[in-house]
Amino acid sequence: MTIISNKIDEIFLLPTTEKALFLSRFERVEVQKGAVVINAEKIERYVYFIEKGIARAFRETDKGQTTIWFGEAGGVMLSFLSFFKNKPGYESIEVLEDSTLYRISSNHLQELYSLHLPIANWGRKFAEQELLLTEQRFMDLQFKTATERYQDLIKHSPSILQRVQLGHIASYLGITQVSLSRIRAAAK
Amino acid sequence: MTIISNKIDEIFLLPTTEKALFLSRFERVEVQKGAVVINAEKIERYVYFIEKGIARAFRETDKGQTTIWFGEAGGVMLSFLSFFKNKPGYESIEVLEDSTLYRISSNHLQELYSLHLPIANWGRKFAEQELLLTEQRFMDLQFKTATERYQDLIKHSPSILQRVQLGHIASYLGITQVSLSRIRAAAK
DNA sequence: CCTATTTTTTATCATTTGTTAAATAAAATG
DNA sequence: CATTTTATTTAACAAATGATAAAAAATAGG
Repeated sequence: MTIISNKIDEIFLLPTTEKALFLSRFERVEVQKGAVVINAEKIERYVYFIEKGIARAFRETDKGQTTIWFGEAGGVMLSFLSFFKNKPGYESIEVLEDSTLYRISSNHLQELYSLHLPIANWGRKFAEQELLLTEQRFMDLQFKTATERYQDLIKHSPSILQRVQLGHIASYLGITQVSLSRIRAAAK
Repeated sequence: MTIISNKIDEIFLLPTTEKALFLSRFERVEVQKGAVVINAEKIERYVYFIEKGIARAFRETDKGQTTIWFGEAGGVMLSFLSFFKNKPGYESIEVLEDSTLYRISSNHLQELYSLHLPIANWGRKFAEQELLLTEQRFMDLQFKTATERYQDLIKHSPSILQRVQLGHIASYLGITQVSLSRIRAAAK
């Protein structure tokens, strides 16, 4: 559980008591490659932290699936819409390898938020951090070319490139697989 | 200050004491059309709430400015990067009409967050809400055509269309002004 | 009300990306 | 190891958007 514990500290450092309380609400889950942990059709009742493995969020479209997020160890898997608003989310999330996750239920987390100031601030920091990441994604899509986005991915997440098939990467970058092949061919 | 008071309630309902404390930290600011309230070069020390008027966030690019956000009465103007991380933000924000704003300093707000549980949860809710909006923006850019994004804007924010010039709208939609003109011509 | 300036539209051509289909390469299965 | 399936690349054409320039329309200022 070290990786997840570190991830929690990284978001916002909790006093010992609250940290222990927080961790006590987690539950370990082992899932096999291909398991769909979060389902776009449902209101999800858990937030998952990745201890080991790799995950991929995607939306179903008329032309198959589009990947919108990749997560590795230390990443947090959740549907914002489900967790924040109790609505079915946009996306499903599956693991691409056998993975170890720790999960906490929305109910537990909401209760902790409402009773403990440090944990409320942890939740605030978590949302702020995710907001900055989402803003960054938005800016990249708006201001960078597909080629630049691909080069950024090589630079900042080389392990994803190695572990995930290119069709998923293409849709993550907002282009078709054919287009990604062209970009890769041009880069040689 | 009614509009802003309502906006605060809408994000998360505070007990009377905390609400009064929160409001007491605000300061009224009148700004003239064209004033740049938030500057991309600087670390901004205030969060602004719009009581009256209209605002536009933009980034400077090689080819002029690109609009990334519009705000009307009830909207909140801030640089996420400045407010969350104490770094210069991506964007500048200017008002497009003479406007009435209320502002609270980052320092005051951080202090309230660290001392008062309801206000910490208000801040969490605020970040969560902004996160959902940003995620929506991202999804729209990824999954919808420029034409659909334009039609959504007509439907959901007709007042912006009336009050803001089309060049700004085009860059907000992620297309050139020429391209927006084509979309408008095709819709006739 | 007229003129200068700004904004918006239209036209033309170039570039990028999408679509479809086929070929090649890689991976999985018996 | 051979065969089947899946993933990736390549090719040819279509569609959408960008770039540039010029025309038309709208707005602001004297």
